[in-house]
Amino acid sequence: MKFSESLKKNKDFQIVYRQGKSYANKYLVLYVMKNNTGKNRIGISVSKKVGNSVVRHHLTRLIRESYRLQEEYFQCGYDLIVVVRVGAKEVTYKEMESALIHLGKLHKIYKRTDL
RNA sequence: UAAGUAAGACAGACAAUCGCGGCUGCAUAUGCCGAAAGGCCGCAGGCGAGGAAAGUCCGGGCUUCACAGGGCAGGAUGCCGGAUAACGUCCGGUAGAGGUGACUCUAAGGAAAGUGCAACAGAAAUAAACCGCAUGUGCAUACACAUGUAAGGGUGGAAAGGCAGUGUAAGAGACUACCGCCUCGCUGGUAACAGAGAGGGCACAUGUAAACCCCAUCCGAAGCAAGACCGGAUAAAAGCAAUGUGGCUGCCCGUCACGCUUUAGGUAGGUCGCUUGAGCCCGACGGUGACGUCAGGCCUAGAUAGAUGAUUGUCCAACGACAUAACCCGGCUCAUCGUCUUGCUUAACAU
Repeated sequence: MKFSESLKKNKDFQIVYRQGKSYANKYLVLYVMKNNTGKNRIGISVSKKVGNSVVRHHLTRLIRESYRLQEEYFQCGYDLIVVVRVGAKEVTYKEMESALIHLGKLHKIYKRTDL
């Protein structure tokens, strides 16, 4: 991804959970925190409660794909964590994408204007 | 054709666009890092999850640790023979059970080594006389008592071999035939076992070993987060320098920061382990078969927070189940939308 890296360390996740702001909708929870690097780092978390390995992988791919296609509209310099809620188990790509954009707007880091 | 039975194959297909992870090649002219080699980035090509990748239930390889030899404890397995690296797996048999049949199922050693348990019912549960049958006595059918008796009744999962006859007061392996059981050798078979025969007259007498237990065989422990190598930081030792070096600052004062090298040690991190293997495909030969031998061909994911997805179009049996490699193999078990192929069985019809 052009402007982004993935969030890897458990330590980083803990910091964002503790210090970041969060908004949620039916399918997702989004934690956001400034990281002062000029790049975004995104982490995706899917609990075992949501489903088995196949389901969880599929959901992370949907989120990563949504984020990739919308990447240029997100402001840089943030750590993002997307947590998938149990309700998102059988969601389609379109629904996932709109859920992500909705949360981006709530955090005021999604700045596409032509929609 | 239908129903069944056994074995096997596939696991939506194709195209376009965007995207991801290794590999190979090209570029390193430009951008970033580096002393350089090169790496990142870039371009092109090719490769990229499953039949169960799952559960982690067995077995093995591999790694580290332990280990003179023996025993106990503990665990696993349990008809016989074979296959295999090994197995609790597989193959072929035997015995028993089920099915008209193809075929399927079986935790299938020992209950005369010992201990334990057997509810309720029933007279009695490892030990026998409740009813009954018969004889005797009470004058005497009824009735009562005594004795004999396990054929019949009833209870139970199980009641002292079964069934028929002889016999008897009534009965009883008391005796006899057949069957079963036990013992003995014989024949066939590597064996489990089978067959025919002789003898015993039937016990220590039921069941339970997925109760303890006995017998035979096998088992050292932990696991790739195994383990090997490189290695900032921090603390340690030795040597060297001890009025030293650097910044503010060109010099002095002042002030701030810091010893240097080597050796072990091994944290963060990195590299290897990591995919060429009891490998896959095809053929020949040996074997009833599991499988083995030989010849030819092939290289087929290797991530490290973890790569296969999205959109659109066409087609179908029409919205496609279950389910994601994580060191690697051999199995087992459980989950699963469906589609197809082959052998065999039964029934009906036709010839």
